[in-house]
Amino acid sequence: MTSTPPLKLYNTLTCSKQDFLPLDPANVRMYVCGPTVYDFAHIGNARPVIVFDVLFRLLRHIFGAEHVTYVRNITDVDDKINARAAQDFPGLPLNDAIRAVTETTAARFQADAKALGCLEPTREPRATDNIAEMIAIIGKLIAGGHAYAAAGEVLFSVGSMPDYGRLSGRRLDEQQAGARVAVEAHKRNPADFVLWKLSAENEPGWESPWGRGRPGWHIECSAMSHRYLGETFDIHGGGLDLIFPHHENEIAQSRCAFGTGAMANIWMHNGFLRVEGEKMSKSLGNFVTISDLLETEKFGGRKWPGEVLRLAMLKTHYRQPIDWTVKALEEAERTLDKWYLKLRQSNIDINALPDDDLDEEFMGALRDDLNLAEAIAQLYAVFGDRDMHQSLPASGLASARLIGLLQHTPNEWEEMKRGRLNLDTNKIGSLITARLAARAAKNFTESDRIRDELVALGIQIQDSKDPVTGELKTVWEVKR
RNA sequence: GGCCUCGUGGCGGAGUGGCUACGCAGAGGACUGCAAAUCCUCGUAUCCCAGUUCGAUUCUGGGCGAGGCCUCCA
Repeated sequence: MTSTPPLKLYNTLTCSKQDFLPLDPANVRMYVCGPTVYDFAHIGNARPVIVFDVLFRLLRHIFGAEHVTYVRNITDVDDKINARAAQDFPGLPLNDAIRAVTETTAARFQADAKALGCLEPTREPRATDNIAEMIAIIGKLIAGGHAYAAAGEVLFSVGSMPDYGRLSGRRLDEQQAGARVAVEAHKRNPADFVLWKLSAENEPGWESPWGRGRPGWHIECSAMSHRYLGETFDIHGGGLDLIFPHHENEIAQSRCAFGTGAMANIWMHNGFLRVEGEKMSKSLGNFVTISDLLETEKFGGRKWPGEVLRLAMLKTHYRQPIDWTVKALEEAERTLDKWYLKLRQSNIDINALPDDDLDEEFMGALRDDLNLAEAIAQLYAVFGDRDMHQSLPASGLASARLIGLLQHTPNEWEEMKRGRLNLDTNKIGSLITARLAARAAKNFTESDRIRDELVALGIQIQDSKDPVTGELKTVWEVKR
């Protein structure tokens, strides 16, 4: 604790890296926009989940696990959910159908996040459990002259906030010139956005002072962050695309409702993801969900361990665009194979690792706005060092585990790979025995034939010779 | 049209006002019956044009190129 360099984070609000100084070191508070649960999360959705999980882990390390509160919401009220519910469960009453959609997709999302090695957030509130909070904030906004009811909606009045648009670097007058915002007669300003809208009979709704209706998208996050983190908190994160309008509008709502100068001090945004060089979209047919990757053979003709997905995601700086390719996943898996092999040779008990002894250069890179590319390069150095054959430094291993890698034992890792292929270990054993016999008899034609057969089964063998007795030995592993 | 990123070796991807990481792929070697794995060694890059500077890949300006946002899409 003597003179640790500060954590630096890039702040979208100031367009610069700045030292992170929490409002209250005893309770560091972070909010990240979670998924709208109308469909299974795609691999692009996984990026903020993983990136902010790393930040969560880092903050816990720096400030103490019990001093960090991480809130990631689940948006379970949304018109897309309604449409999905009606489409997928036409026989059910709408409320039941909606619940069926949101329960399934939310559970799937949580399972995905776990498979990707992410810790559970401190809180994972649902929008539908926080309607009262939203109504209270809307009431404050109306009372303060920041919102008005018109034509069955309650709208936020952007003109009531002098520096609206600061986060996204937009000015209201330019917005209007852009002409892409629909001008609607009931809006005072074309950029005014919905806080509450009335629901028809066949739409989900909650009673409110303005009639039975449902919240606009942005108000949910203002409500949930306020309830769990307060009027002003430390870090707000999400994808790049949320800067405008979502985060801009959250800021407007929260600051105007509570009369504060800031909703969050630092705004962080992760970059987008492309798939094999192209934008991911359903029309291009390259839309890939997290569960597709984990449990089907849709991407690259095979399943992928969550840890491979995690490493592949972390090898690119979080603010850079990332190209999601089969090649990158294969490379990530090879790297993990090597590290697990090293770990197996080291005889370190991963359950007895100190969590305060970490590689200094690794930590330096992490503290520099989560420079994971450089941090991971440090891990290559740690795991690749020849002299470390027998003594992998515990600090290197603990470093990898800090960012959620190497969460398994080497045996578990190998088992996962074997399980993926449904291998018949007895058959493999007898083939290897037969091959050893052929080699002993110098029948190399036969031994090579057996090796080809094993390769066809996805097995890679490695021959060795006992240095003392000269005895031939063969070990095998799942082919990389 | 407005705003914002970014252009580094064959590929991915960092940092830096002077000597440019790391990984993959590639080359040579050791080992092997031959392989594989492992180990040793090695090569190759900073979009273009100006400017600032003793010196720029790094700073400034312009150009070209790529991507994103401006549509409740992470």
